[in-house]
Amino acid sequence: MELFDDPRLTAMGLFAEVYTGLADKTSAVFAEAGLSDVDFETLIRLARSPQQSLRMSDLAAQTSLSTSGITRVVDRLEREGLVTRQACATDRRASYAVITEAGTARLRQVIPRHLEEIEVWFTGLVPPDRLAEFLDTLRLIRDVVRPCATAGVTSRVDAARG
Amino acid sequence: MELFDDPRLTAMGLFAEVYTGLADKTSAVFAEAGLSDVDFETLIRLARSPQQSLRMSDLAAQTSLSTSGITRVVDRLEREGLVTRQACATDRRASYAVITEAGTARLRQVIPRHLEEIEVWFTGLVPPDRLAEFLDTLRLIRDVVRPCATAGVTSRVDAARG
DNA sequence: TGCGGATGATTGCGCCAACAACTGTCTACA
DNA sequence: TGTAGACAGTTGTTGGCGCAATCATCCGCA
Repeated sequence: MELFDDPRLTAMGLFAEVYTGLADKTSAVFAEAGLSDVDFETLIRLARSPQQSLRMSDLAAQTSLSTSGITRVVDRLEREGLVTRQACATDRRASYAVITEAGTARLRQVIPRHLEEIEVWFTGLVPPDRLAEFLDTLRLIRDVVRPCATAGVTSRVDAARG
Repeated sequence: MELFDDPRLTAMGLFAEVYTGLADKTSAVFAEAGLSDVDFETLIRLARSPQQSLRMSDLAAQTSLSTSGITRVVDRLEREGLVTRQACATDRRASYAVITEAGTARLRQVIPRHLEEIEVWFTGLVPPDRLAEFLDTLRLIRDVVRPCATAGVTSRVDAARG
């Protein structure tokens, strides 16, 4: 059946296979450090944000988890001391998740191994010029499929300024 | 913190964002037809296999779901009449999942819309020559991270011979 | 100032998938 | 031929996540 072997279908399937294959490798590294994929993504997004913190809903938007999902992720991470909740001074509905020292320490512990895995299974496999073009193509698609991937990037003082 | 902005990290993050962004688009199409992502992947893998069937464990290997996961997926699909279980003549432990007429009909119903989405959000965004190179790169990685993606591709008669 | 709708976060509920334990079957080897 | 261990598939249990409902708060507008 031709329809079932359409090149677009196989392209999409290939994409999925590669991504899930890579994710399997990296999540094994996270698991060694007692983190899930979601935990890691949450922590690193906090670490890279101004004041090492994000509003819960911005975290949700960035991770494409639901807000209820984020509530629970932060619950878990808070229980482990990797993250703290902080009330928002200007909006009493909102709260910030802030990564703690223990959180950044956990990241520093796990990232070197994570980078090794990425190198072995992804970036190191592809010649540099092709890798650059590959990433350009990814960015091209990203800008279309995920226009709001940068939710909450303005710092908290900027946001307070309005 | 330099470590948190390593280019390999951002490359991996970009990959993840693009994949999940695309998956969101396509799973909406599946949902309209009453299928989950997993349902669709299962059905199309069966449709493309010899005799439109695969052993449960081969299905598990191809989809990187656990065998118990496959059991339940096939349970659901069987309940909807899209798949049937068939005993294996040569190994009474094994059973085959076989896609039904209704199953292929469902695929034929959903694939055109699915292809449109892939075109709009992925293949249509990238100039043809760059797309070709992009896919080459994906294949390069795939062959390394997923060496056994072809579990069970030998047909049932071949398997019986061997 | 006061009110209605919008928004941020949390919680109850249900579904889905992994892990581990289990049953039945196969196979290698004595 | 008989047995031990491997293997295919299913089921009980557990934990994660999304959806919808809920509560508190904010904001636009009269």
